Amino acid sequence: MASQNTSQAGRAPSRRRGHERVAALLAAASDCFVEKGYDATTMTEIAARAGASIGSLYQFFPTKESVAEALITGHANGLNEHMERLLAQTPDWTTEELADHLLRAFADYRKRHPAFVALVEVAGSLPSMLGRTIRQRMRDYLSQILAIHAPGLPAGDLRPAAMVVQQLMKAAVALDGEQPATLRKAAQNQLQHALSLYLGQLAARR
Amino acid sequence: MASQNTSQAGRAPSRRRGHERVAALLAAASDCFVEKGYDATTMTEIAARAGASIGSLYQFFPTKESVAEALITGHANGLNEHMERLLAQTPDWTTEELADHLLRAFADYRKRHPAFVALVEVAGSLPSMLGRTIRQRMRDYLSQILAIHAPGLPAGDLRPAAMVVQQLMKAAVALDGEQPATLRKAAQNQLQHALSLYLGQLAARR
DNA sequence: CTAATATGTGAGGGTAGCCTCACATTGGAG
DNA sequence: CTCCAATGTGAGGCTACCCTCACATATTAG
Repeated sequence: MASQNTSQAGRAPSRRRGHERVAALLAAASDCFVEKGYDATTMTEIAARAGASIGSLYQFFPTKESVAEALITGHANGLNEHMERLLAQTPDWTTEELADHLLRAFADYRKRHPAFVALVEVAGSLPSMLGRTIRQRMRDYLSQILAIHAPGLPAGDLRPAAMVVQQLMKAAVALDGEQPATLRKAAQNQLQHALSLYLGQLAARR
Repeated sequence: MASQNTSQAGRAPSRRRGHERVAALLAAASDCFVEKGYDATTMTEIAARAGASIGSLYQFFPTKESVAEALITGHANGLNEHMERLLAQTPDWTTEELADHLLRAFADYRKRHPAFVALVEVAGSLPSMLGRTIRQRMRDYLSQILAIHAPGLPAGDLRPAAMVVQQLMKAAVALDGEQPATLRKAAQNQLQHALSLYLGQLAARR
């Protein structure tokens, strides 16, 4: 009797049409979040932008937070794959190459998923601790990468170093929005150089 | 006839009581912004926290943005003085000392004005370009400091380097919120070391 | 074809926030 | 003391938003 309720919100799509709608809604939401931020985007605008009605949106996402969560978990998976690839190739790279891949490749990932940064920011103040989880996992990956690249580093120094690298990656993302382009590229090169110096110094320790 | 209107909002305080009210309102607003962020704090709560009525708040601040602006300009002046002091002492410092003062002293400033970071963030998307102005001025100061500390650096390299230093200072602020304390301090030390390496390399160029 | 379920719709209920307004109180000047 | 501008007050207008609901349409199963 209570097992199924036809007009319950938050159902997962089962038919083909539903999956398309969900995809369109998420894409629209992503655009909105990028342009106006989480707080300023409205459910009405998300629906309109996806060519759907407000009721259709609430059919699949019972709450505004649930929309953000869906986007974040999707991005989190993509980021994990990305870090997995970096980790696998770390043994083959010099210090300069590692610095380049950590900064540039990550910035590229963000450029392909523009909503990612904005969402991880708000995810910290969301009830679900998704934001913390993502940052924590990223830190774990960086620790592993550092352990490979700087084998002489004591285990206790890995996490602080990973935190520093994480902040430098965040800085690279921030620099990505700078204008004009020549200044931006110069600054990004400098940042990469700074990371190289730091990584090199870590690897030289024993 | 149109020169003065008694019940006009946004008037500056002239009597002693008014100045006290404004101070209390700004302090309350600062606390709210720190605890809940700009979007989530309400005018009603600001007034209540200051022990004033909502009408009294609107007497001095015609809009929510105007409250944020007042706080930001105040902080901006304090930050300018801070940078002025750093600039004056730069010639006396070694690379390590400069890195230490840039990171730690700035983090201390933020600890004494907790609302600063949160407000500069939102100031970027505010109509008045206060956020950009502050960041720009900070960048100017850093350029001057670098010009003193690394006299051999070509003028064209100053601004990109200043941007990198600025990002590292931002990173130091972000690390300030980390737990536990031992991990935080270790990471901050590492960040300072990274900055030292970078500054040293800049100063060694010719 | 028919029944059943998934999907689609948009008016509107409920709420909360920003800000106004008409009026009360205070305190200093003359 | 008297007057007037400065300051103080809070109910409420207005708006915008989140979300619900009763019902319509589409699609699949049998």
